[in-house]
Amino acid sequence: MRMISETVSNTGSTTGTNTSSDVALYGADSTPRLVAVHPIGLDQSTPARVVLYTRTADGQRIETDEAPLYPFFFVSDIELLAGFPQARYRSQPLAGPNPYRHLVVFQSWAAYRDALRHAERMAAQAGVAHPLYLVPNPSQQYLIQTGRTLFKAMGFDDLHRLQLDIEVYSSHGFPQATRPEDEIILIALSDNRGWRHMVDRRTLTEQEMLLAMVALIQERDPDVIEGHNIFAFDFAYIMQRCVLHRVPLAIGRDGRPPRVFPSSIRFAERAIDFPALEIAGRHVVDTYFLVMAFDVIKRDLPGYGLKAAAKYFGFAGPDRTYIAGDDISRVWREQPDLLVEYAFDDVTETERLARHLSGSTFYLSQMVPMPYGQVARTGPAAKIEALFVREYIRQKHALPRAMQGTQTMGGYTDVFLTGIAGPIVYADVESLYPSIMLNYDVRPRQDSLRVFPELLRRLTGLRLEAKRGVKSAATEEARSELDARQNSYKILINSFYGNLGFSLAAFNDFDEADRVARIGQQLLRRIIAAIGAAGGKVIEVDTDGVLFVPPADVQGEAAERALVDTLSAAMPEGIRIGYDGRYQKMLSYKKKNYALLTYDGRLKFKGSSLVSRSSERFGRRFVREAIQLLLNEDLAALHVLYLATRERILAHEWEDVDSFSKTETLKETVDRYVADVRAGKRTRAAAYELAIRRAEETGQPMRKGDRISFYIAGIGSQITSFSEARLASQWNPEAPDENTAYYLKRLDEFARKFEPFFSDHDFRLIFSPEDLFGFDASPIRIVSTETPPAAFEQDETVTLRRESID
DNA sequence: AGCTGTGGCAGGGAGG
DNA sequence: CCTCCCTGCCAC
Repeated sequence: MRMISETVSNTGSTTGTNTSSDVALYGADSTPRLVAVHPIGLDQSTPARVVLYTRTADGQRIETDEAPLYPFFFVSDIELLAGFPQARYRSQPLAGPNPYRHLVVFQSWAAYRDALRHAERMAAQAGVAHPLYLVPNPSQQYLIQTGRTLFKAMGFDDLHRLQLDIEVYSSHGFPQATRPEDEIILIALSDNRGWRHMVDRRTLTEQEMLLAMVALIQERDPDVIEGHNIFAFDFAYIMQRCVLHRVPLAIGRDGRPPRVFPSSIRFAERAIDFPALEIAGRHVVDTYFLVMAFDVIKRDLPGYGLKAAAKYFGFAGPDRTYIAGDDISRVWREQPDLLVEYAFDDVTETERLARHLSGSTFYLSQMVPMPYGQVARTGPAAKIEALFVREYIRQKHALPRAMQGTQTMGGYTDVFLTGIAGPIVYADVESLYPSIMLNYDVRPRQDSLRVFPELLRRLTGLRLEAKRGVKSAATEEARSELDARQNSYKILINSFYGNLGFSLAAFNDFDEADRVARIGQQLLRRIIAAIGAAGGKVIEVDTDGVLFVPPADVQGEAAERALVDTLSAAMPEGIRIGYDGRYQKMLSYKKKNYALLTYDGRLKFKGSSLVSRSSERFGRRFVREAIQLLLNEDLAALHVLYLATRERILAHEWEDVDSFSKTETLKETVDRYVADVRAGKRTRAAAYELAIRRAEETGQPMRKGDRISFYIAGIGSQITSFSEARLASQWNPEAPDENTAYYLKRLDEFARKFEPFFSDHDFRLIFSPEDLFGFDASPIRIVSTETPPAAFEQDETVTLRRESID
């Protein structure tokens, strides 16, 4: 116990090393080249310790060392530990008005767990809600209390990364780990040092394969294990087969098997459940998540599978072997060498994807007190909170409790003209919400230490520094490292606003989140007014950006830029407007839905009503071509396009089933869907009904986040789609059974998007199969509808200065 | 235990 | 028919 009292009382800190004053870069040089920490003694009464794994500068040796760890939690009332043996813990009162006023520190994990249960029991008896604040991950506890982070003084290439991919033979349908006759046939391994190896079922039993894989991983001793969908598939499958064959999956640096626990991750509106897994001394990175995270920003990936992503990034070699998933078992029987090539290609592409996409995660790990693997699989809120908690512990300050409530305000969106307009300039406020937060003294009410503005300011400074470095970088490697760095700062900076409005964040403040959004709205209104005053015409605005037609005397890019600079100069201190693009023409349809024609003749689409990935491909194509023709004012061709599309539907003239099938994502588990339908909380939906049917027929279970493709069969347009939906894979071009009446109706629904651009009479002429008197486009005019912005009260933003809350 | 937000459009089912 | 409500997808 002496060690604990020393730590808590004598050194004046919970740790000896945590003395940095930089809230972002923290502990910069205390532990260079630390690649992993691993807690030991988790289920024992012995003093808790961590094993530290460091990599020497020559990149070869792993030196391990042990360090003490003092498990801790925060408690709102120390009386909740009354009756718990005082010899088993030390507590320290914390400063400030926040509710979690005591830091309780233990020597062993057993004491920590016993105390946790004790306090929860006491709280339940006393009716105290949320009595504890916990940091759930032991490695994270260590990093927080020591102020250390991983990878300090390391570059991404210093990591030793191993890629893993398994191929599975299936007797029928989707491979199932519980079916003894299904088995692993190949385990492809590679690393970022040019090594690769195939563990092959032709020379080994499945049990021997698993043993060989374990031995190879231990021999190569990587810091990171990477794979595409490695959590949900490869490791999940491997673990089940290890149980079956009684092979210990001893791949930890301590020789022990991984720890598995259910987790989930969110990418924009999509949430995915997966079995997370921690391996002692190593990190697991799923490139599937990296790809999805990338797509949240870019939104133009054709799919999230390894092959689609590798193609998208240009990583697929010219002689890459492709084998369809349901063809693997056949290829294995007939051409096993081909499958070997395929599996090697898989790990090669996985390595490239990881190299390309995990840079910013790597550099985030240098700042955030979290193991690399956790940084890669958790959302931004958890990272922000870890930074705050680290600083509050360092300053021995009480922690706040998440406030209940919700944010109510968001961005301002409006459209002032529907129809065709041009030329178009796009201007946006640079980093709108971060700028507002910095310049209007935004801070969560409970952040008495003012970590929020300090951290935000520091990260912004670091980002600008890195961005400047990108421009002046001498080599491509240096440039790419600095770019990954500035991106990691950007990720954190952009999460600060979301964190204010997040109901589960300890440092949330809904009023402040609303204030940020409200100031953003007013700044945008001010920009709209300024453009109007300068003689420009605003077409559409969304949150932080404005699409407008510049005044007639502003011609050419230089003049447009000068105009935007003038607008920017008139904005309040710290708010800058940037010039972000110019376009020949724009088709404005609805809020958040428009098309832009670039000066090199390409079309850019925005909004789900024009480009939704769930729409049938023939419809998307029809809309795309129709907009192109509309912008060219070629209305005769528009009519011809409508007629031709109609004819193809009538003649079942499809390239393939993907032309008219819909693809939807299962947002919920099938079980949840069934329960909700039974409870009357939702109605039946085609995608889930098919998922149920497919699971029954093939034994292939559908997971939350899976996508399913289907088309509509049956007769007539008056059908319920969930009962007439068929799996796309079941469509037979020799006997096409898709519902022609339904798809003609769908075509007319796509055509109806163009209703606002014509008079009723003209619209019916163009989008109708009847040509009784021949079609003549010449009298038809394209209609634009204007609803100019209302007058705006100037100087409103001034009143939004924060009132003192201290 | 692990989990960022609001605004907006379209489509489908259910029930009047 | 129409409206209401829910879900999915998307912009930012």
